[in-house]
Amino acid sequence: MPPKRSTCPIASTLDLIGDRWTLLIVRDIMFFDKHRFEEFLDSPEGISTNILANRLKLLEELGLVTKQPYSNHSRRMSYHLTEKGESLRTLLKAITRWGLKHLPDTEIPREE
Amino acid sequence: MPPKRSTCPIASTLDLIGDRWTLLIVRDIMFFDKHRFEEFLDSPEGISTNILANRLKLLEELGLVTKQPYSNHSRRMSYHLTEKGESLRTLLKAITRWGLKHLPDTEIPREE
DNA sequence: CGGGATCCGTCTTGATACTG
DNA sequence: CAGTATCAAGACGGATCCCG
Repeated sequence: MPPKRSTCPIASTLDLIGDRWTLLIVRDIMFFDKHRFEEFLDSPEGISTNILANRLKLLEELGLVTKQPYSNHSRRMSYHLTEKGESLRTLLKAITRWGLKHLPDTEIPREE
Repeated sequence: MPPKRSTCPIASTLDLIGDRWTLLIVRDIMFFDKHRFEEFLDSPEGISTNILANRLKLLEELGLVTKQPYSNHSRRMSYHLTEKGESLRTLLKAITRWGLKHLPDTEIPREE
């Protein structure tokens, strides 16, 4: 919920994704091939269930993520990036590069 | 205050700057040549004084910003980016580009 | 007057327990 | 398994106060 609006692209972007969790979900989908609720919960940062549900809903509403049933007969849900969500890749990479360069104890996590 | 740590550069970076205000201050210094407390307050997003003071202190502690007296005989303070702070320019530009492309009502603000 | 610090009511966040 | 309900703790916004 943006308290105020400005037409600045930085401010507006931060209104949407400028929090501690949203981009981590995008990261999980984009780089770690995670797609289910439980997989997001498993990430080392330890998001809690209500925050995760809330952010997934927001990401859907923003058109960055789609939610589909895993298969016709399962109630398992599967979250994927839309094209608009994919467009955050450049941004995520810029963040990664900055972190790797300026924060001592960071590294590219290995595939599990 | 990072509640948890991980070695992921994205998560660690978001621990530092993943909020609605911090990068807006960096933006004001970097792109709008603002350097004083009152100038930051004037930005259209409307940060409040306690939040601004808090973020400036955090930015100092992170080594992204330095605080100096305006001149020897003035008590006016002047905030500037360190080299590490300047290194966020690429990131800020990536955010700007994403916002301009994907958020309808954004535009590069003109100089005042 | 500029640069904050403090206090307080409100809104948001998050951990945990619980449910279909 | 994928969430929702609950409730405490923290962050925020605004006003006011303070200090040089």
